[in-house]
Amino acid sequence: MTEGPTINTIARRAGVSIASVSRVLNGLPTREETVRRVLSAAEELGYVPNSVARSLKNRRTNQVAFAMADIGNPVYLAMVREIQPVLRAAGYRLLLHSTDADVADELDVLRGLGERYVDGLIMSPLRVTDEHLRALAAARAPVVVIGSVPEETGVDNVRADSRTGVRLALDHLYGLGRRRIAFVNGPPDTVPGAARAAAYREALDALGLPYDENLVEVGDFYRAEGATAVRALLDRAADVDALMCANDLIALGALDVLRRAGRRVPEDVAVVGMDDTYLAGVAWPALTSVSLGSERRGRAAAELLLDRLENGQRQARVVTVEPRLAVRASTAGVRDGTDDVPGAGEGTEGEESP
Amino acid sequence: MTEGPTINTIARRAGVSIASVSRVLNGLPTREETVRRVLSAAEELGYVPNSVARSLKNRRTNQVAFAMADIGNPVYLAMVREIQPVLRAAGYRLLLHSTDADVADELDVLRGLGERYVDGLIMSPLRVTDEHLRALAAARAPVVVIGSVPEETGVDNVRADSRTGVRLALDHLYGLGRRRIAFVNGPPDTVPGAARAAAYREALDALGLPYDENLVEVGDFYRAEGATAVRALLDRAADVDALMCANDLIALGALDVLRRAGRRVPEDVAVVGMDDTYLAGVAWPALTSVSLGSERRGRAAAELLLDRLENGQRQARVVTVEPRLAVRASTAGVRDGTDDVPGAGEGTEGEESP
DNA sequence: TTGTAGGCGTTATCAA
DNA sequence: TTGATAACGCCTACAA
Repeated sequence: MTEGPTINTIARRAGVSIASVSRVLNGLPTREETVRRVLSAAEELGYVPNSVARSLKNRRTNQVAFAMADIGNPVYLAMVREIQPVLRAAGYRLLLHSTDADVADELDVLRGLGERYVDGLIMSPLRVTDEHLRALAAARAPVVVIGSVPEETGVDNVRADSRTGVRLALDHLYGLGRRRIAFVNGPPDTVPGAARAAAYREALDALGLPYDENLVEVGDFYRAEGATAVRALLDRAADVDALMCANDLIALGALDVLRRAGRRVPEDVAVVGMDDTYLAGVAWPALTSVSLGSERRGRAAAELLLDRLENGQRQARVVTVEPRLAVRASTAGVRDGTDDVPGAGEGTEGEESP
Repeated sequence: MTEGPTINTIARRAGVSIASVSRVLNGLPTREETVRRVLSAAEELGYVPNSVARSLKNRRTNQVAFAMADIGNPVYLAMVREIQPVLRAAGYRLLLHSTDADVADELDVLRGLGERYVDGLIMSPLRVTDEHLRALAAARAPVVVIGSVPEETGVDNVRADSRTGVRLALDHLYGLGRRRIAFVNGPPDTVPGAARAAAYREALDALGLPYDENLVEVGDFYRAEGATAVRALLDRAADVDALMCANDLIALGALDVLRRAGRRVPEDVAVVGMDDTYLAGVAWPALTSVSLGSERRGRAAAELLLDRLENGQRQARVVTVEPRLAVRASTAGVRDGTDDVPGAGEGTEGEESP
């Protein structure tokens, strides 16, 4: 019992060959009597098939990995929450890699695919280097990338549309009469950082607002860094009446600083976050935020990967998820703070329409 | 190349036997010349060892699973964040199971251990039934339970101390002059629910305060349910001056309701949460919360499991983590709301002292 | 319907 | 130092 029964143990006990055992266990046509004996032997022994042996034979592990920078980031968390049930329903286990956005780590994961410990990989790199592209091209298992990579890379790709997203936010702010709309970004050498910076300029253009570099500050995608950036911004441009933040964490930092500075939100300064994580509904005032569809992107990635795993080779696909604006108190003027609170209260985002 | 090189491919290419290849690859003493030939063949072929075959032979997968109710719950998230790096440093991959606190699912995970797809399991069940205990006793791989199980169960066990935790909170509130301290709990048939309910009574006793059942309300460990419970509580006992909430999510719901009801926090009603998740620093006013050491418990569990995996059989151990009270604006009267904000701003809790 | 035997990719033993 | 060879546990022709 210490060493666990195998089909051999069962075969001996039932007085049949291992082939018969395997057949019965896999539901292949077998004489009734044999079936009974095998099943009861298996039952008595508490037999459980060894998945490693099975994998070696099958050449599939029924495992999928998800690699992201940091599970502590609510955006990735939202993705995991969607990916997990989809995979699970299809009989796959989920393996987690937290890479701290370290390029070497990410490449290791990609190369590790050669070890065949998973059947496929979903990955969401913060930066995409040439090495990434090479490693992706050489990957030994199907990969789905969340975040934009060039079409030629030949991997399935799920994209956000920060361009439209920022546009939605700025239109909204403009509609509220705001004209001095600042932008607080994360590192511009990241994929989202670059995209959002460009999107901001474009949105200003579309609204006929001038680009004022005093209204732009770069920090990092975290609360403390967001706070620092906003502090600098307020010093430089005291007349800002709205802050477009490149993610929700930055926006939280902005709220901290504005509160200390005695600026009312949204009366004096409206604040918009991005990613629409569940932190938006915890902050006070609750944060208006651009949803880039983390949940939908996670689910789409899982579905793309599953499809590829079941149906093999086919053309690489690109899915782009529509952004949406979740308007809450930080821009709406309703100082209630509890609008749009997820029903479960646990960070669960509701289902979204297509 | 499609099918990936194996030691056989290398052996042919290098003109040696597979045994020599294996030896070289595992660093066993081999003639210099052979080493060179094998290594260069491996290099040219881009050889990566197949971990499944290796696992079959070794009887170890270098994988560990963590099973919890819901990765979306910040408490489990905090644990994952600590568990992952510990395992990773020891060369283990992390597999995630989200069971929705479903007993059948949890039992499945325990039985699934027989498939040998992981070397060990860390699990944090919300309820512990007799079936759990049986399944734990019969588990085919080492298990560490986060959450209390009876000593006799014979598994390594990492416990929180809600008793002391609640005591800390009530002492604090009492010290602030609060005498009508209500308690908002989650389901009392869960391990934490039961423990916290008992702890509340005990703490009142110790303070010489009467137990008033009008001051106790039961809901669930979520924000919306917490809100509902607090609403009922205010109706019944308008004179409460403090709320002890059984977790942070409930406390968030409490803040929502108090705000709507026009009660100032902490002036009119002080609020204490539990678990000290990073939501406590996002809420406004920032939430005083009892830390039950999710991070330390996660890390301890990972370390216990690793030790068992490396060193095999030994007596089952019980580790209890000391609670601590993180005082913030929801009780302290400093309406700044940004005290004790994690430096990284990303939910990272600082290192704690022993 | 059933059993024998070979193979999945590694590791490890035992002679040579 | 090296090479055959036998496992690890399962699946599956192929033969009986």
